[in-house]
Amino acid sequence: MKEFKRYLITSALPYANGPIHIGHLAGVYVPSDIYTRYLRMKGTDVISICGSDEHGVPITLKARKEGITPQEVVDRYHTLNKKAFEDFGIQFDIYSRTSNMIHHETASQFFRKLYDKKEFVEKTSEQYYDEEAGCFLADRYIMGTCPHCGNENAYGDQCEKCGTSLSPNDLINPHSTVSGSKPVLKETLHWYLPLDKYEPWLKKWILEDHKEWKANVYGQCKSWLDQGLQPRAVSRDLDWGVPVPVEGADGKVLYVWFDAPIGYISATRELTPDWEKYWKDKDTRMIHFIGKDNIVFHCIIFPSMLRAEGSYILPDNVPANEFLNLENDKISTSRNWAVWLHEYLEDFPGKQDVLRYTLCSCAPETKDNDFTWKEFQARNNNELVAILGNFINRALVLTTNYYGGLVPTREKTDKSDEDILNEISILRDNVSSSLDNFRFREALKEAMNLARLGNKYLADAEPWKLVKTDPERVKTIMNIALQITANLSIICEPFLPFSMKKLRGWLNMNVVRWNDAGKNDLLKPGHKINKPELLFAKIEDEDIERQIEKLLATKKNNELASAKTVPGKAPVTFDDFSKLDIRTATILEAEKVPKTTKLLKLKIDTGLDVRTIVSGIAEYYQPEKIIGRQISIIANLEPRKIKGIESKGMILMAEDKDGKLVMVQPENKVSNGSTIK
RNA sequence: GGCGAGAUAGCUCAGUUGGUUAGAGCGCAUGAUUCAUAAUCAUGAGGUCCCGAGUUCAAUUCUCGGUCUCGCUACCA
Repeated sequence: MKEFKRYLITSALPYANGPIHIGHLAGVYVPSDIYTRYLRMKGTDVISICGSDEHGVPITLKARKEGITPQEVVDRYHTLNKKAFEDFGIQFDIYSRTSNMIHHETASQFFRKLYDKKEFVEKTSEQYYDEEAGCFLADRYIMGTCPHCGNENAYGDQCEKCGTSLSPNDLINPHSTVSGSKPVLKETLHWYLPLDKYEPWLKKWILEDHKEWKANVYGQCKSWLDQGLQPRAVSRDLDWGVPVPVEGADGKVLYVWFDAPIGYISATRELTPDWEKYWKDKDTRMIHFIGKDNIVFHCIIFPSMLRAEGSYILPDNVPANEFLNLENDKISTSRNWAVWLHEYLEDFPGKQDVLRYTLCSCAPETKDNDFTWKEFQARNNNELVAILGNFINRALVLTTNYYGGLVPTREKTDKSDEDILNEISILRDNVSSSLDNFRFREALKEAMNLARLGNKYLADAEPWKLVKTDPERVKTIMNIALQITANLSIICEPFLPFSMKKLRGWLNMNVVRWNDAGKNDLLKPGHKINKPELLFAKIEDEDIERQIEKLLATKKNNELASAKTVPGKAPVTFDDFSKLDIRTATILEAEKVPKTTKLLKLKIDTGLDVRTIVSGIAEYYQPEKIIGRQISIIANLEPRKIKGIESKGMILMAEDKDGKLVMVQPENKVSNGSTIK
């Protein structure tokens, strides 16, 4: 592999509309912190960059909902998350934020350079506009009645009641959430990054030159590249974000996906005047730590931007992780299904390393993984306490008892001693090579093997027996046990920094260079060690039960919330009602619409005629089983093309709490075309 | 529906460029031990390597088809 002079580590910028949870940590921040600490210990020139991603529509919506400014929203979460990271021992060289001046400046310059190089394509399109408020409306700013479930508070991009994704013109009675007026379509100009133009070199750069990327990353990139890339809008009509630095672009800001990754650059500029050597020197190795949802941005889009700009280096690897589940269910901020970092730090004070250890052990490196509190407890009690903590305690207590805390001499070693001492450097190399390949679970296991080795060595050598018959031999044994302990304090440092610092305090040791690991004389004879305490404490069942109860309560709340009936609608006149032509009809033919999951194409006899209706019920009804069924339809709904098929009317379905659709049928068979009133 | 990733012991995962008894950690069982936080050490039980077909002397591994999970994407009047 190429030798690099320095490293630039970036960790995905967390979105500042919620707190950090264990999914973020296991996927991104714990691995990136372990990796960075390891490199630092090796004396590598490395900087670790992160910060809050503070732009985008969801933040403006949250602000609106709470009646505060977007800046207040991001201030809250930026402060909370920055502190949580610090308290958790994630050592960023800088934790910046994209609402900073320096970021606005950097992102503007970046845009301007691409603009001047004519890298963008300009396009006008029609977007919804609020004439009263005088601004364009993001899809999220438009609300109306969901055509799917009748929820009157559906957003222009999605109905949160039934989960259906929508576009603003799907909504019945759309209105602007800004002024309440009805939005109108209006032309607007935007700039696009022509990703299609970069496709050939992206193909070579990723598919040929980076075959070493993880399978999930490589596969996802290949999937995108094979499907063909489309130009992507880099600007949008919004007032929260980095203004487009072009004349006449008032009311337009950079799209958040464009401005966020530039945040890595601005943060580096904020950190050091020397930032360019990290971003523009070919001898710098840039690594992006992200979750799988971010793969396309960091592997395809951001590199295209950097390449278009021309003076920047590209990421050398993007070790994206999959997702972490919690107690067999997807982590979800909106459903409050998560273990929040700031709450963990309160509930388990001083136990940062336990969570770091557990999350590294169950990091979703190759596939989604599950975090359970039982496993958390087991990892702590059976591994940290029983294997690592116990060995260290044995070694230190024996040293205190036998030698008053002075490291004994090692005069004569036998074969088993030599084997053990050799094994230390082998394990160090194993940990190194696992970390070099972003295999964090494996690295941690190898590090723990050193503690296992120590336990076995003591069990085999039995100094507590020999002390009565051969005290000279015991000195050698304890010297070696202490060398293992000292090595542990280095090799485990990237994973368990809080505990290892404590340990080095007891050992009176201040070396933390990676290359010192493997040495067999880290503690010299006569060196004084301090009285040790316990490194890890058992976690009791009550502590775990409390956490599980907390989650059960969340689950219960969520069930209650979803069990609520859809709120009633505003009254309508009888006249309005009678405009609807609701009738019975019989299904004559049914077939699945090709290349869809939910759609059935139905031929039905309405009594008036025989017509085609396309309906999204394929998940609940098999076509051959519904032929001959009598159903109810709205016969005079405006026809609409779905997947190229003209659908004339709509089948009435009852939707259950869980979203399941059930046909509304007459109790007894009636003639087709009977009106329903 | 299209694409990608995954499926191996009770749990979390390695691994096999196709080769004889498929590995580790945790859990479990038995024994040893008592320096240590009832910790440790040894031994053992436990596997249709998702299913089916094909290629091959030989398939958990390669090919094709299918099932399930996750993600991206299309779609729901």
